[in-house]
Amino acid sequence: MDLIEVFKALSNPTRLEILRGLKDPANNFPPQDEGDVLTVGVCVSSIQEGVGLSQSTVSGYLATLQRVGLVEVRRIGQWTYYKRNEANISALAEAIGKEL
Amino acid sequence: MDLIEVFKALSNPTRLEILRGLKDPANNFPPQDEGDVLTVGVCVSSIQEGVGLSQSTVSGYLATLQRVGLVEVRRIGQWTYYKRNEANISALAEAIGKEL
DNA sequence: TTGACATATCGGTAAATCTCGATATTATCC
DNA sequence: GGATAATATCGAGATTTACCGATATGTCAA
Repeated sequence: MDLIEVFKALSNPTRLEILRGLKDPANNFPPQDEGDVLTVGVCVSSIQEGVGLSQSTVSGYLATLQRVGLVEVRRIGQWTYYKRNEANISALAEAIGKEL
Repeated sequence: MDLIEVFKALSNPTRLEILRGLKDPANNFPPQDEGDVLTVGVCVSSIQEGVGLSQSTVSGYLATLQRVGLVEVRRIGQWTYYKRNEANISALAEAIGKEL
């Protein structure tokens, strides 16, 4: 895990807000029609509505979070669901505690 | 502690290198004439020599690290010594483990 | 007080990031 | 196949960051 790239990803307020929001997706994002928000994740349009930026910006932010391993993606039909990658996030917290 | 500002500070390779280097200053920076590197810290010119960037850049980076609380400063005579603020760094690691 | 040294600050240029609207892609439904 | 919906990608303009050299500030010593 590239610490520098992770820190870059986390140093944007909206990306940090998204990652934190995904901790309790049902309460932090508008409900979506299909798919359980906890097991499958939250779709891009729900996240977009939650943070209030343009669709392209939010899509890009999610791609960034996924590239560095903080979230995982699952495409179902026309929807793309994002949820936290808890394993990697725990590993990161531990790495920061040790390597920093 | 402003997480966003801390992440910004940490997302520069040189600043991260400095912070990590200060974990074992005697081995990571050239020796300096006065002041014990462990208790009092490392002076700017030693750090500059260690990382190989210009004096103004390194001075600015150290100011950034101090502004967000990752290092502490002590001026003695004409020298400014920097060392890690271990209390804040531990607090940060814990905050990341919980709040992230 | 003058000179030498350590550090800080300032002004500038190049590169990266933020964010948007427009457009491309992919999947669904009739 | 064509319309529609969800998402991704592609420029582009504005802002921020990365550095540098030059200069200012503070400290010591002769």
